[in-house]
Amino acid sequence: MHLELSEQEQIRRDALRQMRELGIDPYPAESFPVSHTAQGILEGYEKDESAFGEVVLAGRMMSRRIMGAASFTELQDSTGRIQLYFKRDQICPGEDKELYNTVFKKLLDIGDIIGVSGSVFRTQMGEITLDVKQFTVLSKSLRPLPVVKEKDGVVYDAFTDPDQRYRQRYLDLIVNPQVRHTFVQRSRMVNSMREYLNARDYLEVETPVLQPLYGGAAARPFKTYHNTLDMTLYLRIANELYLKRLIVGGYDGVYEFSKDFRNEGMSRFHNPEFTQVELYVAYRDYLWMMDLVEEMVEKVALDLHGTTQVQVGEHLIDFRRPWNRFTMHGVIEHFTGIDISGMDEGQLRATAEQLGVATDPSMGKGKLIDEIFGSTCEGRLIQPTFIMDYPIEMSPLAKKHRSRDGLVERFEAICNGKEICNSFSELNDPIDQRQRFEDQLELGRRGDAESMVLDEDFLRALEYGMPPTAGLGIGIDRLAMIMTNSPSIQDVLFFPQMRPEKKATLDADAAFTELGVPAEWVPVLRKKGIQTLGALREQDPAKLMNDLNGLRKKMKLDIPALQPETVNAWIRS
RNA sequence: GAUUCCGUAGCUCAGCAGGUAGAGCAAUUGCCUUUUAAGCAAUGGGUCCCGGGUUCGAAUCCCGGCGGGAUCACCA
Repeated sequence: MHLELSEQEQIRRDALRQMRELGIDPYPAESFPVSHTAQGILEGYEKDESAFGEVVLAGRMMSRRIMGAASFTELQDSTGRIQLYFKRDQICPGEDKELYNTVFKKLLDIGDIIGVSGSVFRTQMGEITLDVKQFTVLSKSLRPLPVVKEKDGVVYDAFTDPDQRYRQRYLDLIVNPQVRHTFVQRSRMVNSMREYLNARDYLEVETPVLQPLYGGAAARPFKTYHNTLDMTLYLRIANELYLKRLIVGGYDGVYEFSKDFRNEGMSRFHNPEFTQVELYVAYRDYLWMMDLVEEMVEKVALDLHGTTQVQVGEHLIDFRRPWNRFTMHGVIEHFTGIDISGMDEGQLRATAEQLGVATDPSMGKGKLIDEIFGSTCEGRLIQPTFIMDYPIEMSPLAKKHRSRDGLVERFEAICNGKEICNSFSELNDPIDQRQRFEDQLELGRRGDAESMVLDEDFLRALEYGMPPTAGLGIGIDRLAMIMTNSPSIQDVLFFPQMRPEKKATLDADAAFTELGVPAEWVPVLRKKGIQTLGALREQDPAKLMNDLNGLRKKMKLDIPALQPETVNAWIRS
């Protein structure tokens, strides 16, 4: 007896046992090859009613309506749902009606996975339905599913609790078909980009996740430890410095879809691990890369939606080329009417304060401009827009601007008020690069925990000579949010990071029996909520005996009632 | 990390001038041979997140904790 299980779970375990007693294996080993899919039948039958003879389908039973000797259920496979018609005399042609009356009606439950074969027809109500001749149990479900119903596009009793949806994504995927679709779209998006890059003969590569030094971005890392090497390793925060070594090595174009890890706060835009694609192309600059980004993202929109227009929240976003382009100074002037070019740090600080942007004394020129941009422009850029020419202080890996002092050749694409990519003409002057790293070290000494560390081997590589190179990073999760109209990053990650579920501590049954608790009373104690010896010792003996005997009666247990001295003995021992 | 809201049956939710819990679906039982979120009827099912406090009495009020959402901060 599993007294800690809910009534519905106990009923399902009983059904499992009864199946086995009837000689039915609830978890058979053999393959069950299907001939069709739900969607294939629905679409094919609509076009040609004679298209199907016998078909074989498999999937999860999602609803059931029994009307005596006939029943309707819905079968859900990876493509969708189709109605099944079970008729007793068809399932059981002979005298023995057990397969229908007992196995189908009593031992199967919503959530069970079954295989069926039969022919396709249309009911009087006009619904394309499989007339089932045979069915096979493929997997018995022991937990009740959330039951979600839908009619005419209106969903009833939806399974919506974000906590449960993210922790038990499998349930979310079973009952919320739009969630399955979102992740299919995400996968298609990555394939679309990979196709685009492969068509240009760029090489997909892999670089280390475990790194002795972390670099390529401004972020705090996760730290781990290798036993044999007896050394600290970091989980990568970016793969930039490794990919540029490969450009030094002579490849003309390399890219990597990489999981990166940043030990920062979490929000609906941030997960501790996230995916980026980084691309480096030799003999190109950031202006060339801007064209590539436009073309690739436009292709993604077309591949996913068949159009360049994508509905995102309340906005209809159009990825059709060309996108708007602004310089950082230009866009600030566009939205505030203030021309900041040529301002020194003091003037920038005054401008920031005038615009209501919070500042603090540690902010230099670059940071101040970034703050002004962030609070006055970024959120207002809904349609895809390039912002180019960033302050040098914020960009230690980007090449100095070919014509404008104090700036670097860098752009970001902003869409729906958020950055979706970051790119520069890569800095390949090793002496300048060393100086920039040293400036970062200085920032670190001033208390900036996220400043970059100096990577000597990377500098050594640059000293051998890296061709002029354009580099790009696109946040896959962020782009997936936009392309699938998802308001939170958790909606485009199968398993977003969550706090662990709180596990109730409990002592083993044996611990209770050693104390003298009869085995048949242990489940009753658990039912009472007493899961540990400590909890037992805190009980008042008289009240406990009373409660347990009450439960004995309620649970209709055929065991002798407890006596006071027995309960006293447990608690005192 | 800060602010704020939320945590009641397997699911979605109601209950909160404080009087030991309700609905729909799901489940069980019976009837019913083509239904359209739900055929009909009956029945069972709850440590009201956890721990304290106030009170004769707490799902309800107060405090603390845990978990989650939203906004902000950091960051991509």
